[in-house]
Amino acid sequence: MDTAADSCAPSSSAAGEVMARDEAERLAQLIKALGDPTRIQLLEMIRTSPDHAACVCDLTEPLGLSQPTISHHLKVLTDAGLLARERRGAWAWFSVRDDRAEETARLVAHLLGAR
Amino acid sequence: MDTAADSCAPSSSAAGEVMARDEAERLAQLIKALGDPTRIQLLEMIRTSPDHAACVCDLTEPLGLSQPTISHHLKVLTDAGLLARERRGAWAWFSVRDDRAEETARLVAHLLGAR
DNA sequence: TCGTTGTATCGATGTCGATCGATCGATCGG
DNA sequence: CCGATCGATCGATCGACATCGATACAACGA
Repeated sequence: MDTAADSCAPSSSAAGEVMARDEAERLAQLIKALGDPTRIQLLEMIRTSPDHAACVCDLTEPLGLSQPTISHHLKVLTDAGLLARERRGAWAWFSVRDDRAEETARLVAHLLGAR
Repeated sequence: MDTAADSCAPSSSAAGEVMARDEAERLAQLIKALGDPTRIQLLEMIRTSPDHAACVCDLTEPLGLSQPTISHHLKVLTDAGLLARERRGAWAWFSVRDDRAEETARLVAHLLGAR
């Protein structure tokens, strides 16, 4: 009865420690913000802008998407902490938060075991 | 009629060049493979294993998920090029492809403007 | 050859998210 | 104040995906 006390690894469990689930979920949510082609294009456009900032109206037409969709993606990136939002009159200017961007790059590099 | 020849930016379009859509989609698909808490935990467990490799049976129980689910996530990471799969007898051993991992970290860092 | 064990695939299900049109709030020019 | 423009939010829709049980496939031992 119940022959298998150990299922497959008799000597040693070869797997390392499990990262805490909530930590993994927080990291996943951050990375998920980068895992959409439209958001990648938005980041690249904002980053390569002359003054490293852009308003929604500058971003809508080149991507061929509706204004609510662009606004949605910018909100996702802002909520993830990767973009800063500043109202200048009627316009909303978005720019990359360099500190958070660099921290995110570090987190991803560590996850991948890269130095 | 139709007063606005220019919509919002009269002098200069402040946005930078648009990244090609297919390039953005390829990059998004790669990043999406990292944007799931279970896959993050799997990567971390494989990376921190004694011999930097693990088989499915070692990974199923610690995460509390079914074997088909773990197998599915490992396939996603393998299809993304981040894991290598090697059959050793009845077991399938997975390990991180360091070259692809480092390349991915570089791509993300560039996307975020980090050095 | 047969049973056992590890792994992959299939089909179904429920949830999440990308997208849009419509609408609302806010700001500026007159 | 009034009209116009920019941007955010709402509600709906549709496809993508994480998860599971069942099952098929593969490799080993007796």
